[in-house]
Amino acid sequence: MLDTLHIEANGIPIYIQIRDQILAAVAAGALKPGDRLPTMREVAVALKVDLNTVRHAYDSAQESGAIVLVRAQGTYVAERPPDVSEDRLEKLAQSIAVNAYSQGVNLRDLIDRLNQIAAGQRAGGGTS
Amino acid sequence: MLDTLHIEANGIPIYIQIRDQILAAVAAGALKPGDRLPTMREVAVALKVDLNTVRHAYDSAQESGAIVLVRAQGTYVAERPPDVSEDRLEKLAQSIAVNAYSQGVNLRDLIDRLNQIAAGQRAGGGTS
DNA sequence: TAACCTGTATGAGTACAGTCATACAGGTTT
DNA sequence: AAACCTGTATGACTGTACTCATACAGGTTA
Repeated sequence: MLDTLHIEANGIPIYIQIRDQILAAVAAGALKPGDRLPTMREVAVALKVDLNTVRHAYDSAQESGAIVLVRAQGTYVAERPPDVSEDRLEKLAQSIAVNAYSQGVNLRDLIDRLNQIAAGQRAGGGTS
Repeated sequence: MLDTLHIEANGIPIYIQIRDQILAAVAAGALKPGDRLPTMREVAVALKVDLNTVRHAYDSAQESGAIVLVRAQGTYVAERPPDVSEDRLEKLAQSIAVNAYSQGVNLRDLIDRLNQIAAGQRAGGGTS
């Protein structure tokens, strides 16, 4: 795990990058239930970032239920981690729905557009 | 237009609220091409916000091509305003696609979820 | 041209997210 | 119990988004 971690200098917050890599590892099965994650300090040193930044990442990953922080012991992959990608999917979908609504964008129209993008197409025309 | 403008104390930035109401009015046809919008000052006074905040809103609306700011004269609905809702739809869809990709979320899965939400349903099951 | 209307520009103040240095506290191991 | 490992907590710094007060500049109209 430790050796696969990496951060980039794109605009994405460090703690998000770390968290996502953890979640991805869990989702991919590279980390299995009960596995111990590297300590926050190890990650902090390896990535040359602050301990609290790593903590932020771990906290965020814990909120999703994927890992469990145990004081004085370490951090472990949850015994029954939720389907991580499913979880992210749900959150994303919810936020999208809310966002679309608040912008007055019709959800079904949005879905149509997304379908086009997923199909690698671009539709020509405005209907209005 | 002026009398329909309003702002709420939800977390949404004031300039976003104003901009969205302008775009909505244009999209709905309440404001037609060539129509003159209330001056920034009028809006500022009516909503009791700063002139620059209104300017921010107008600027943002102009960027989308819906309106045109004319120095010393006023602000007008563009002669050929883009399909505003279509435009927002497009931007939303693009950002969603990018976002999903960076999170490793499969776009088609996301679309499925959105379809469920649009249908007012909630799917049952964790597969894990 | 002078007064008055428009949008434009500059600088300051506030709030918040992200990151960091440093210190605290709870289990393990000797 | 002492040393050492873990995660936890507190406070400060920085950058950025948002809002505001105030001043500037370009057309219109009397």
